[in-house]
Amino acid sequence: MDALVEENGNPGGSDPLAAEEVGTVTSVGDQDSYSQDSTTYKTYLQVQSVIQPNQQSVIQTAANIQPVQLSKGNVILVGKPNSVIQTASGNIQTLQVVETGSDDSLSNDDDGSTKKRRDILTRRPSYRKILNDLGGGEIAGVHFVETTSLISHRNSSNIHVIPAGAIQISSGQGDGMHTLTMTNATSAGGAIVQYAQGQEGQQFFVPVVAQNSSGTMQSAQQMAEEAARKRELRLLKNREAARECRRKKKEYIKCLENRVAVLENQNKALIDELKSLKELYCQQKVE
DNA sequence: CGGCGCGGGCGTCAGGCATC
DNA sequence: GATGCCTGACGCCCGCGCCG
Repeated sequence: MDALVEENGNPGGSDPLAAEEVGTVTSVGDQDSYSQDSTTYKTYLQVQSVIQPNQQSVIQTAANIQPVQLSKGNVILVGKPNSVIQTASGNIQTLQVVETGSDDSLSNDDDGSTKKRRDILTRRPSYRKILNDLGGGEIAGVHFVETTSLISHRNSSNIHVIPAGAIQISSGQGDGMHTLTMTNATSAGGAIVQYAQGQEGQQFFVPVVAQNSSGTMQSAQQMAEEAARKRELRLLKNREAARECRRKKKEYIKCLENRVAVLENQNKALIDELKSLKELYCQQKVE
């Protein structure tokens, strides 16, 4: 029973994020693609877990969260060998538990590595990293297309900006999708995009080849137009990023609330168990 | 019905951070 | 150092409920 450790003893105070900030010795997922801090959040968000470096810890799933799927080769790193990995359904998966007390990457033998380690432990990963991990790396590209649809509450057109340089315009009804491919759209001197109007009021970008007839000089007006287009593109990206950030933040807060519920239930169960054990002890003492 | 407060969402800016 | 991404902060707008 001592393996069930409440996470509230974090030194960071009442900050709900503090537990994650100190407990970064958990790693689930693709070790090649993510840093330790981000995978900590992945673990937390998928299975409602917190593992602190100096404690035996619990990984516990919430009722409405899918059990974590550990593919071959994934490792959970814990600081103490007797930690408990627990799921709501009672099914305990086979896991590889590795003691990390002597991990070179976490050792603090000099000031530089100490600072680096502290930075790793305390830096809060972005909501994008946290919540993109929810969908798994294999669908990252699809997820990006999904989440970059520019559905404004003031108009109904959809625009999909794809990292490879293609722009997709969807009708929203699934009856056709036009794709405009841009090459080197983001590199200096490459294609320039500008707004255009679709058939049903759709807004989209059209690549425009930079006009420097002899490849030497652009007029001031052209440069100003290019600057304006760049600004529009930057604003568009930032608009979408802000929307995505808000969405992920909301999702993250939901996950935190779920964890509160899980921990409250766990706390209540422990209190009940303690009470019954006390009663049993008192009875035996009287007899 | 109009005014008011509140909550939520959005766009934009600015600054930090990561990557090249 | 340049560039792009992420996110907190700010102001604005809109919808909703409440009150006189």
